[in-house]
Amino acid sequence: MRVPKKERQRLLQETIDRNPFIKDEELSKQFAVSIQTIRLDRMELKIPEVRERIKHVASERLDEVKSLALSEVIGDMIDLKLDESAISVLDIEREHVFSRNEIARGHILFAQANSLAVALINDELALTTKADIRFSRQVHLGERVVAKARVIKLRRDGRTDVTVESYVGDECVFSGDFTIYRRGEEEQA
Amino acid sequence: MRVPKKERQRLLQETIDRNPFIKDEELSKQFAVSIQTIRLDRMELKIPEVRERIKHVASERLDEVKSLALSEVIGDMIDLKLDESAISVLDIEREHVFSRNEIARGHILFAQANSLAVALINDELALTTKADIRFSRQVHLGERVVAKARVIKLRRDGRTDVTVESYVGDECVFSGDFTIYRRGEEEQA
DNA sequence: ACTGCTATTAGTACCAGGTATTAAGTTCTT
DNA sequence: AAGAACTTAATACCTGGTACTAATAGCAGT
Repeated sequence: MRVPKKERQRLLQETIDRNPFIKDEELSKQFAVSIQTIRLDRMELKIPEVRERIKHVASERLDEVKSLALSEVIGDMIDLKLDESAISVLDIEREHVFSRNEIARGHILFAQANSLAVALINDELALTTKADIRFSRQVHLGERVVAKARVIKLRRDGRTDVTVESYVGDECVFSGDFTIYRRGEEEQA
Repeated sequence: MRVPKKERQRLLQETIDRNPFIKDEELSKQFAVSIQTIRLDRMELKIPEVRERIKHVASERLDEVKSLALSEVIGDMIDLKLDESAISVLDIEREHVFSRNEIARGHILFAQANSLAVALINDELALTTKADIRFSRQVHLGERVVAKARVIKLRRDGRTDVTVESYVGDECVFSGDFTIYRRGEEEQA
């Protein structure tokens, strides 16, 4: 055997993961085995044929566009009492971090908090006008951030004060005081 | 003729644009014409076969992932003097706005400003620790936001104060005072 | 009504990139 | 040397097409 089966299959998996568009024929050349062997390997590894793989990538992309448009909240909302409190969860993934050091970018944590604060407001139109925020600890790739938002004050002028605190485990990693405008057309978020 | 050719081709184009995964057979049923007619139509309209269409969607998606990972800065940096000042431009597109009212989400403007402030710092590791921000006017779909960042103070303790103001035309839409930490391992952004 | 033209449909051969199955080597091990 | 694991071969068949040829339908103009 040129290269042990297990090793070949490991590499095969990796190769296809990195390039889902590759055909059996090219794989067979790359690994210097017959095309049938490649197909047996794919079977054992439950890797579908190239067209299915491409289709999968493509449909993921369509989903992405939709979910991005739909998700008015960044992170998953797991609790919401309008005009009272809300909680969302965000798992920190590759696209959220600086590639150099795998630390989450500040605006990701801000985005989670901000969209949660906005979602909390029981109104057609809610926009952030002001925020004081503080990042109190680095958040790393793979960590789960739980953001908790709470309405502090409902003012008569249409503004609402919301405070958000985000935790990894029991450590506070982010806190912010937001002022949210509702229904108006003059201010911004 | 059930429906004039031109009209059918217009609808065909539209249908395929909306669902690139649709096969000739289903199209022929939908338009109540033979499969050959659909193929002639596709020819005339230069629409490739379903597999090519899917492949196209899929490869676009891969590009997307790459470009997202690469963009350490949200918006295009057009000027940068390290530890002094920087300017970036962001065109507000569909994915940046609330679908209901086409107003840019707050965290998009924050992201532009934050990543500009971080990029401005001449150091391996730069993280936001604190920010006071204000959204002074709504930004709408299609508008171009120019963010200008300026270093205010370089402290000896490793912190730097940066102020960012973002404009649409000559109107200020966002302003923020950021405190950026450099080189440390304790604080966050 | 016949001609001419476009539009539509049918039919056939062929292709890529597979699946599925059966059978025949090849190694490796013991 | 025998058995098991692994690899290759061969063949039939599938989907969703391309490419090409030919037949047919529908209608307009004269």
